[in-house]
Amino acid sequence: MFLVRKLTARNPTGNVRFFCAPPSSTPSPNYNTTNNTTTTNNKLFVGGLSWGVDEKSLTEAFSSFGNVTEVRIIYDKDSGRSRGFGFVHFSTNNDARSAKDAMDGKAFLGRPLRISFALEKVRGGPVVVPRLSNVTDVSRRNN
DNA sequence: GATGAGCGG
Repeated sequence: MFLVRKLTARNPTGNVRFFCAPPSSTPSPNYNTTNNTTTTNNKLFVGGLSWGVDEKSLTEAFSSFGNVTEVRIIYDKDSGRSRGFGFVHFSTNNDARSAKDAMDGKAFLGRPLRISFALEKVRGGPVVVPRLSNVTDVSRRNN
């Protein structure tokens, strides 16, 4: 006598089904999931500048696409010349995005512009220091 | 006197 035991454990559809993690969208409001670039800020990083570009020329170049609140070109602290990149602040991120979409890759004073949304780096910004003394405070709060 | 991807005066 043979006890043939069917060990084929499969669902009614006949296909072995693997349960993976559901594709959850990354809930990060500060980052765009399509390109992993920040779109919430209205600060633009403008790179690829020519060596002789100053702030007023950039202001006149970007004021046509929105309200430019601040333009800052990073100069070298020693030689005083331009380091080839700067930052353009707009009043709203819609203007910043339209200006980036209009001026990115465009040539300006002989060099093509490399525009992208600026990082959250602010001089003297909110540097989060991990205070480990809070851990002891939490443990001591339990009395 | 120069340089050419990047993220700040």
